Amino acid sequence: MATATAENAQRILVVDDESSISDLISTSLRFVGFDVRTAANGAQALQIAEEFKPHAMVLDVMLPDLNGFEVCKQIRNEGVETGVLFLTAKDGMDDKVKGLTLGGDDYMTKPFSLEELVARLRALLRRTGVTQIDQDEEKIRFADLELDEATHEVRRGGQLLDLSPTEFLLIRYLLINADRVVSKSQILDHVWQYDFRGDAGIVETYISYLRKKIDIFEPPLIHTIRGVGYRLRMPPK
Amino acid sequence: MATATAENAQRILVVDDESSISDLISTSLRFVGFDVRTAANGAQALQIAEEFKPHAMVLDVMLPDLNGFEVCKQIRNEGVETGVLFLTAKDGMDDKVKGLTLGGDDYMTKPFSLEELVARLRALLRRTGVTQIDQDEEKIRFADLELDEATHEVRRGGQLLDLSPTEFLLIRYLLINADRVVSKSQILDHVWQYDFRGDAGIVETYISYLRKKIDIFEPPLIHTIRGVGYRLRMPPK
DNA sequence: GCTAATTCTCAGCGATCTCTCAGCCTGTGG
DNA sequence: CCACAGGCTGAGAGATCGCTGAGAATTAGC
Repeated sequence: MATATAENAQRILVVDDESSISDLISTSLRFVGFDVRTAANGAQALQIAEEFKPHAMVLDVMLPDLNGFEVCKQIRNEGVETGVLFLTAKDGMDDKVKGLTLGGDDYMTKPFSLEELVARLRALLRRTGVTQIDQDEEKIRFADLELDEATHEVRRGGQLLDLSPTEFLLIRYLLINADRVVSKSQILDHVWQYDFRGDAGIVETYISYLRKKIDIFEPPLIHTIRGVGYRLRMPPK
Repeated sequence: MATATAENAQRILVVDDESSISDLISTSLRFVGFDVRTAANGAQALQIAEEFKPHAMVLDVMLPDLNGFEVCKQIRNEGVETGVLFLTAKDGMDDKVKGLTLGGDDYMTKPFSLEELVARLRALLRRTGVTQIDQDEEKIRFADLELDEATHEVRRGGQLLDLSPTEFLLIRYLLINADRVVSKSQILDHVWQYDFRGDAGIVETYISYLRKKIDIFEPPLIHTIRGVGYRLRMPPK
């Protein structure tokens, strides 16, 4: 389920001049199994791309030297086949990005949730056909729970559940980390926008919502580990 | 979903001196399965065409050296049988193009929507008879919805619907992605002209139009996934 | 050039969703 | 058995999202 081992992991190049952002992203990506490098500006990105040959890049449009599009173009000119996920500030600039997303690339506006970043990156890799042997289904399963990325459907025991966007992100995060304990702050970091400054109590609220939707079925799958966090698991027989 | 494999893919030569445009086009065409080369001017186009022998070309009328018509003529003189889709700027010049496109060629004015470009290119290949073994059903179907590429007719339950051009492109895009969620920005990118700089709200408006035309029938097929986008689907079992 | 069709903007209104908060429940350690 | 921290949940205010009608702007057809 967790993606690939180090040697056949997909290579991602993250380019952003704010180190807080690129750290955040690269840590998350490594955590879910990608092989990650970072660059802080366009020149560096070009240099690294040449030998690293990333399968995909996460690329800030606003860079101190070259802009993101230039970087992208030059790297492709060097024959590196790579999908690109552009990052842009909320305001304007959309049109330019828009144009470039057509070929299968994608873009997100800052701030974003890490869960979504990972989801989009995976979708992008799938689209650009760089995926490993398994271009297998876009479904994540655990017990009788099933989440379909393409249709955004979540089912338990075959029965369709009606989830809000945040609920969807949360259950996806839990599913990805099925059987592992995730802390509330991990959840906050991944499911909520990274600059969310609110109370961690909101996680409890949403866990509660989820339980009412998915754990009305037996057996319950969402378990609380007091003082630590939550864990998706089958009850010990 | 992705169409042909590399070796029997149809070959398209894209000729435009603005690299942003030719990048846009070539990436999109590759994405839908064509084998693409690009050229930035007439001389280069001739040179590439000689050995690449494209099944069709996307050809800007305005080139720095030769004009598009010249290029077209010379390539055909060399015995390469190729359909041509001319690109022209909005202003004037239309009639000239019109006259010269009689042989089954086609033309579009910039800016255009990529969905339309692909559709026209396919139609052109079909006309010029270069189509492969052709798994190519000219109709796209979903439930009792049926879209005919050749005649541009859309029917629901056999009944002909009267759609405007944009409505047609939109339902077509939804049909191609039947059952998958497509976001408003994806829709905007594919259905609207590439330089459209307006609000994504227009998508909502057109979805509303479409619903009034196709979802007055039961069951409704166009579903909203709040916070995500739209999806064509049969109501859950 | 005029008319009709089409595209696009905008604003109001529900409906839904997000997030806060307060009070209650539960497990834990003394 | 008590005290307490951590967790659960219902209620509700406010924000957001999506739908739609009306009409202005643009385009196409005659």
